[in-house]
Amino acid sequence: MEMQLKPIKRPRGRPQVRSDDETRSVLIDAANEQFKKAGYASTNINSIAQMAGVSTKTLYRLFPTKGDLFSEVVERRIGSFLIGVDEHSLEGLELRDGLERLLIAYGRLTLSLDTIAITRLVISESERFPELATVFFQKAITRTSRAMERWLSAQRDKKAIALDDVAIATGMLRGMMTMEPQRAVMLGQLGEISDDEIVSRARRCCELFLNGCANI
Amino acid sequence: MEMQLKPIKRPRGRPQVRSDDETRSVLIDAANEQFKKAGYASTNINSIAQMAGVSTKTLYRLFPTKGDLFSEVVERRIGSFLIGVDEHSLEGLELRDGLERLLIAYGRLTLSLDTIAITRLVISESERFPELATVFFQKAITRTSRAMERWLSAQRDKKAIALDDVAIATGMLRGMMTMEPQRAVMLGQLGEISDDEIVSRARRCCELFLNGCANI
DNA sequence: TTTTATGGAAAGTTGAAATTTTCCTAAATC
DNA sequence: GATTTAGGAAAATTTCAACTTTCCATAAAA
Repeated sequence: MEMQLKPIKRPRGRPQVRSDDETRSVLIDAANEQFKKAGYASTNINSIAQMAGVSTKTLYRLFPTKGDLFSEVVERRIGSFLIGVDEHSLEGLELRDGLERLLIAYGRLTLSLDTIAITRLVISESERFPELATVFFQKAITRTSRAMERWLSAQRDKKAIALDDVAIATGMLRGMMTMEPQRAVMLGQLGEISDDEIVSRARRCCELFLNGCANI
Repeated sequence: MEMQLKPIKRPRGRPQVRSDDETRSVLIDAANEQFKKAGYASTNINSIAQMAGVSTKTLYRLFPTKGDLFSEVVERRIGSFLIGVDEHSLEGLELRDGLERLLIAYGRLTLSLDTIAITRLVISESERFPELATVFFQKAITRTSRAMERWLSAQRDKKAIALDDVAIATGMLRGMMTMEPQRAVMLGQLGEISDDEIVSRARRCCELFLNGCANI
């Protein structure tokens, strides 16, 4: 067996300071910050380049248009949205405890400033970048929904709960948990939602979802 | 008693074709349509003037900047958001019927294409026009919330339901009813929500809210 | 040394829109 | 008629930001 030495045959001119991929990554980080703060239209390319410590010439070499940069930023962030519970870590739990865990994880994801900022961005630009809206919908919304649905279905199968349409119920559950605080933050009427608030909201939500509030 | 004739003492030059207020109103209607369709940045002043059948000169006389026009458009629309049920029309009803009515009215309001378009607009521009976001929050969101809260509180007082925090429960109820469909429309993943869907969602929502889904 | 390539700094270029101005005609009063 | 005012059409101006280009110092191979 003979190991092939990697050919260090350098090309003629001055070598790159770093790989294009690394530079792209630096740019995406800078762009992410700016877009999140100021939105698409108000962010300008020069400031992104400056923040990344790169010339606009280089930026344009790696991202031909502002729109390309924006898409990459958002898609990368969307890809990282994952609900922070393993499905099998819920397995041993009682109905109530499991649901609470699930809601806490979902709340932490959807109520983080970061997620809210990206969500706002996607909503704002869904006219200009409809494909992004679709990616967001499928990767961020539908995917986490499915995870919750699977768990609820399992509970239904073991007769712990009674639901005729799990998908709709899941949507309702999600709405209960996040709509109001998320929107308040999105509209700048509330700062960050604390973890305590998330936990206590999850608890109430769980209670209401499982038991309702009618005095029978 | 002597009626004062309104002094028709006309000023010197050519009279106005119509009052400035009327012209403003025509402009606002045209602008409303354009902003709703294309958003703030993509809408251009010339096309608004053209659609309103007015010169840009006149437009600028009445609305010094694009931002002023935008604010007036949105504020006027927000003012018209009213939940379509009289509180006393709910009075004679059973718990379940009353809640269902309330939810249907709330659903019709928040799931209309028009409301969704304005909501999206406000979210999109909340960075540039934070005062608008605040007005929206108070006039559109908080005001309809209060109406629902009052009704739920009344039900609690007559021991029909058990809730420790009515405000939070109201927020959850609202989220159940609208978050999911509203967001799908906002992201362009769903067209208009039909009235049948609204009604049936309201029914499910009511059921879940009142009774929960746990098999005790 | 000469050749080739990299990438920063900074000065263009371009295009789209907002905002202003000019010019002009109509409709009133004096 | 002379003077004044309203308001349209359209050209001019301004502004702003995306995108390009130029110029240059630097590093490495040949």
